[in-house]
Amino acid sequence: MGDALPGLVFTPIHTRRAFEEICQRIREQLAAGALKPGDKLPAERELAQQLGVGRNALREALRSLEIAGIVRLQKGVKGGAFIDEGDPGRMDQVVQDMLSLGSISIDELTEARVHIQDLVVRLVCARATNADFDALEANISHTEQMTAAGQFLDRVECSREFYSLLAAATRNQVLSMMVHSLTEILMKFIYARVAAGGTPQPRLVEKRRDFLAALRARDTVRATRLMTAHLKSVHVLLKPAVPSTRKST
Amino acid sequence: MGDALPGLVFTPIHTRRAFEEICQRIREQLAAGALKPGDKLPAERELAQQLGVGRNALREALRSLEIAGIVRLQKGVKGGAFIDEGDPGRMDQVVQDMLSLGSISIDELTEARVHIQDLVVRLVCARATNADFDALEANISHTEQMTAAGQFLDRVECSREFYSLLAAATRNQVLSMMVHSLTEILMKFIYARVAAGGTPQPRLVEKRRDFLAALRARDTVRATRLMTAHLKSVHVLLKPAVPSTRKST
DNA sequence: TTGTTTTTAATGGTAGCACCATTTAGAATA
DNA sequence: TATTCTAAATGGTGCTACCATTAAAAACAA
Repeated sequence: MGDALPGLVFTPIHTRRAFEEICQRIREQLAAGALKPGDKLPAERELAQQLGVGRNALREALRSLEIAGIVRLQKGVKGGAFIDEGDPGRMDQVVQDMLSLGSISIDELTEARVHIQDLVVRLVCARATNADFDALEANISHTEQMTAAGQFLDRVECSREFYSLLAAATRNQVLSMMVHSLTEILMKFIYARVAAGGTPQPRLVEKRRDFLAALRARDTVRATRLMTAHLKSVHVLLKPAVPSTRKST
Repeated sequence: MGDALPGLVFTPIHTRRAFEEICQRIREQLAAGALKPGDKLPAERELAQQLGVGRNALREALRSLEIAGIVRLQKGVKGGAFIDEGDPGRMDQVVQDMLSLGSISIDELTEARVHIQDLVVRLVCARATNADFDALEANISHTEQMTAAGQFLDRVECSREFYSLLAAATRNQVLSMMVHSLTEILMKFIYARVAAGGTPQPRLVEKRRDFLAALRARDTVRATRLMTAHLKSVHVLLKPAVPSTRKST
């Protein structure tokens, strides 16, 4: 055979696998509006036949769409694959995976959290309603009870809810999802630390009440300063708890 | 039969499916450090036997892990499932899906983008090196060429790169991922708009040079102001392009 | 008729097999 | 020594069979 022609480059032929093709088609119909939450896809056997693929390939596609929160699979007659409304918690898993794989570090997480939470607080100061404040107040009261009862693990759950309530008050689900993904993963470390008998955050309720007062007064500067200071104090406690997540290959 | 005992509540029995169990185990070993990037899992047939499940179930698990960027599947002898390093682009898909499903709106995306990009700019002002500035400078020059040549679609690609370079200069991959996920999705709309013959952003190169000058001068106030103004001008152009993504059920 | 129980059919969940395409190592060959 | 051929391992896919679950429909009892 002759030598290869110089300068000829071939773009790599990425043999599309069946399940990829299927996922793409579903997503296209979704983006185009042909499919929307609540719709029901044909049964596996039937859809596989329509698409001209085996049930295996179709199931792999449905599985990945289910993980993505796009479809919900229900068993039984009248079951099937229903278009779902998405899973905000999916971003949590993304961040968790990236951390487990060592592609991001705890430091990057905490830094991003401090900054984005600061942004959240500013938006909350501008937008929160009295109902939001009351919800936060109730959460703090609950936290106070847990503290008094010495139930520090439950108190960690209160903190989770606190940040969720705060994020919800931004009225922006994108920001809410993002800050949630950062908070959740760090809360896991805090939970583990507390479960192991670590020293619980002192004066937590007091700090929360100060912070809420600043929110109610729409005092953005004070609120953001309190939040940032609190997060930094939490994060330094967290540092020694980080497992060996080195970023080398 | 007698009546149900009052007050008795049963937690829902979530019949764990085989693939869920498998995914969880892999992730646990990952978080514990027992598995790390580069490691190779046993072959499908063998691993299925070890786990006492069918090859189908195992493949569904591997498939979802592959989508998550955790494993990479290679064909052929010496192939198999290798632990990967994660896919930063996965967050893009999450945001895209949530938008397609109508769980988030374009408005929420643009608002989050403005605020987080503001945060990015502030970090860049504080941390960017001359190498970062030079890379941005080169990108702007390229943008200038594309503008002069009237290749506006290529210019959109330049914009993509511009924001990526900017995000990389924060030295925080978490923020980088997040802002990337927001930018990418809006870039798709911009690309479609330009491809449809829409009016390209006027004075883009000039604005970029102004902005870069502010960055080089570490003038945070001016840089953030320029960026915010630019994004808002882009986003208003974008508004009529949004498809029917209503949030009702 | 009305309420309850049983039956039945549809559907996802899983196992197992066969075969194909790809890929690499190693053997065979020039 | 270099090339070509062969073989084996592995993921990709299709197919069948069977199980567990579910809700509708039918059968039954009051």
